[in-house]
Amino acid sequence: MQNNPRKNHLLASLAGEEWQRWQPVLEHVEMPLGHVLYESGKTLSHVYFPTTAIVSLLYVLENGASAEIAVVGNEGLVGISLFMGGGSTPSRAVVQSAGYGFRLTSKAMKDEFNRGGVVLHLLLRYTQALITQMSQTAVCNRHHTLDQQLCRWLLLSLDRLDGHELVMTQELIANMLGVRREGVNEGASKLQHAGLIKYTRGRISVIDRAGLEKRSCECYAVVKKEYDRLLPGKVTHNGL
Amino acid sequence: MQNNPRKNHLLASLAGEEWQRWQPVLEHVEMPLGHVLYESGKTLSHVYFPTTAIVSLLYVLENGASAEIAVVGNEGLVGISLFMGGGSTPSRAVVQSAGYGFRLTSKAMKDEFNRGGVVLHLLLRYTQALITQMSQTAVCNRHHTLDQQLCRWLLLSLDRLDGHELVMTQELIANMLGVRREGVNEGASKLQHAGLIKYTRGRISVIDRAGLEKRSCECYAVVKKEYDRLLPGKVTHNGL
DNA sequence: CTTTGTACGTGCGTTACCGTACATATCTAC
DNA sequence: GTAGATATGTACGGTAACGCACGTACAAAG
Repeated sequence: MQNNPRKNHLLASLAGEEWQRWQPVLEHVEMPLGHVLYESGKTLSHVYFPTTAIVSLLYVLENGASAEIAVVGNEGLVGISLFMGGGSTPSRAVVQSAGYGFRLTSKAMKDEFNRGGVVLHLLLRYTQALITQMSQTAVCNRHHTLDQQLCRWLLLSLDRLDGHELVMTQELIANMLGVRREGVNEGASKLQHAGLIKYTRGRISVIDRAGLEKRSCECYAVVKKEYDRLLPGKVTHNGL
Repeated sequence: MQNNPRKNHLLASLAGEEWQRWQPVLEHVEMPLGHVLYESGKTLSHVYFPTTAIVSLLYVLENGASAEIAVVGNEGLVGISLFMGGGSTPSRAVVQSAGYGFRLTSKAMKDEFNRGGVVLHLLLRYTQALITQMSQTAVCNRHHTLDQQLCRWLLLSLDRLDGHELVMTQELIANMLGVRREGVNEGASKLQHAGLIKYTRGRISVIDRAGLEKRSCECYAVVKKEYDRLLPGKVTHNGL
C-alpha cells in the first residue's frame, strides 16, 4: 500500500504522459516521526509526496516557541517554495505522523513545473489550497479557543490517515498548536469524558467524529471545503 | 505620481516587451478607504496593483470577528487566486489606506500569466512572499502581545506609504488586528508617551521608526527580509 | 457658538491561558 | 520485578486580553 505512489492524490491525478515521465524518478522514502524534511531558510533538496505520513509545516520563534502553519498529508506535497521560486522558507517541515512517501529531486521537480500545462496548474491549485489553510490558521489562532482548535487539529490529522487512530502524544500536539501540554491535556480530558475520543500514552482513538466536528470551530469545515473545491476527486476524509 | 504605474514595484520590474503589452491595458483606478476589491468566495474580475493605496486581506468569521491575514501595497498585487487557479478565496480584500492603483482584467492577467517566462516567475515569487507574511501572521497571533503586534502593523503600513503619517483610526486598526479598540488605544497610548508616535483623531505620525522596530516582535523583520530576498531591488521602506 | 457625530480615554469584573510545580500512571530494559 | 524514562493528571497564582459601560475631546455643520 504505502509503496504505491497513487496513494498520494497529487501523484494520482497525473495523466498518462506525465505519469510515464514521473514514475521512474519517484523515490520511495520512509518518513519517521520527527524527521525534518527541511529547515528554516535552508534550500530544499527534494519535494515530498506523503502517502501514509503526515508532515507539519512548523514555525519556530527565536525564543523557542513554535506553531504549526499548515499540515500536509497524502492530499499534497511538501516543498512548494521550490517551484514558487524562493527555494526556501522561514518555516520548518517535520514529520508529525510516521509513514511513507515519495520524493523527487529539486531539479526534476523544477523541470516538470517549467514544462507548464497540467502539472503547473495542478501544483498551483494545491498551493492555493495550502494558502487557505495558512490563512485560516492565522484567524483561528486569533479568535478560537484551545478546545476548538484541538478538535480542528484532530480532524485535519484524521483526514490524512487511514484509520481512526492517531499515534501522537499530548506534548507533540501542544507544540503544533503552540500551547502548553497541560492545556492540551485539559481539552483532551473533556473530549474523552464526552466520549468523543479515547487515549493512552501516545495513542488517540477517535470514536465520535461527528462530535468532534460539532465542537470544532468553523475553520476545519472552511479549509476542507476549499480543498475539495480546488482539488476535486480527492476524498479528504475516510468517513469513519 | 499616483498615475505612474511604475510606482508599483511589480509593474516597475517588467521588461521592454512585456511592458509594451501591459501598458495599454492597465487601467488607472482610485481606491477609496473601505472599498472592497473582492468579497469572500466571489470570483475576481480584476487584479489590482496598488501604487499609493494599501489593501488588507481580511478574514471575517461567522460571528463577525475579523483578522487581517496580510497587507498589500505598492510592492505587490491583490488577487493572486486568479492565476493560482481558484478564482476566489475565503478572504476579503479591503482598502485600508486610500490611494490609487492600476488594474488588469481577469482575462488579461490570465493570458499574461499563461505565457510563462518572466511574468509567471515574478508573480510566483511575489506569491511566495505573501505566503511568508501569512504564515508569520499566524505565528504572531499565537505568541506575541498586542503591543508588539501593533508595532509590527504600523511598520508594515509605513513601509507601503510615502510619508511618515497614517490616516487610520484606532477602531480600524483593531479590526485589522482582530482585537478590541480599547486594546489598541492602550498600546497606542504607551507608544505616544514613549515619544515614538503622535496621533489625533484618525491620523498617526510616526516619529521614531527605529523605536517601533525595537518594540515590535521579530515578525516584522522576518517578513521584510523575505520580501527583500524574493523581490530584490524593491525598497520596502522609506527610511525616515 | 452651540449641536451632533466621531474618535479617543478609562475603569472594572471576567476569562482563557500561562508558568511552575509536583503527583501519578504506564511502558521498556535490564 | 525493579529502575528509569516517558506520558498523563492536577493544582494554583499570575496576567493579557475580553466585554461592557461610561466619560471626554475634538471637529465639522447649522
